[in-house]
Amino acid sequence: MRRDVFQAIADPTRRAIILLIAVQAMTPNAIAEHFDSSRQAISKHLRILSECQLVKQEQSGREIYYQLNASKMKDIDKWLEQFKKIWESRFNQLDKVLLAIKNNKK
Amino acid sequence: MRRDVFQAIADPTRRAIILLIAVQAMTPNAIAEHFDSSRQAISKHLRILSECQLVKQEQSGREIYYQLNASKMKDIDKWLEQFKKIWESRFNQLDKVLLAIKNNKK
DNA sequence: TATATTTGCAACCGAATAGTTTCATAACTA
DNA sequence: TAGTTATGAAACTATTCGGTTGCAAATATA
Repeated sequence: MRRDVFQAIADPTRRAIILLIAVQAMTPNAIAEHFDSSRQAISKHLRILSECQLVKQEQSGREIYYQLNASKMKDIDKWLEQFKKIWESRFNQLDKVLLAIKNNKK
Repeated sequence: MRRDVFQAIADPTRRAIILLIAVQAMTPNAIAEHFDSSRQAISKHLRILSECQLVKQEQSGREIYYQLNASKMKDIDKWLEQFKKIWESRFNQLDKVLLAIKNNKK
């Protein structure tokens, strides 16, 4: 059972849920009202999001409020950061080349 | 057949391929040497990455060099940007609350 | 206490996924 | 030209995924 952040955000419904609860913590029932699929389907999505720590739960009586775990979202950002570094270093190399050409022309 | 960037990066092998060719454009054979699975499996991954424009191809004789399409990677970054905005506005609201408390004390 | 509400979980189902093996095609090379 | 190499595509398979329905447990309410 693969269960990481990237697999979790692969599903469009789960991305919509994430966006929804990013604004405000919500109960499964309240979340399900925003979608066509059943409450149980949403519940399954919430379980997947919970398993990879993308959402946090807060119990209040029989209601459970789900809210986004912002710190886990940063994992995706960290992954993207790798590429930014690679591209920056590539640009730096390009800068050196351009500088070398410039100096040669002198 | 869902085929978007998020579905593409859900698979760990594909993420590894992306990282590999981010540094340097490579042929399918060269990429496959870095993995346990068959060349054909890698070829299928490359097709999926191509379909959502995450990679670009450059033919050179019978060899095809695959390289990362950096601009498409930004789609993921844009999605993350939404949340940064939400969190920032939340912090701003918190600032207002703190300011109100501060002013009340005066 | 009896009933309604909120939730999670298990069982099932059809579609998608990631892998394999096999084959066809195009381009090098001896 | 004959053989090798690089690649993609098709057919098949086991597993996973996203959805459903039905049920059980806990909490709220009449």
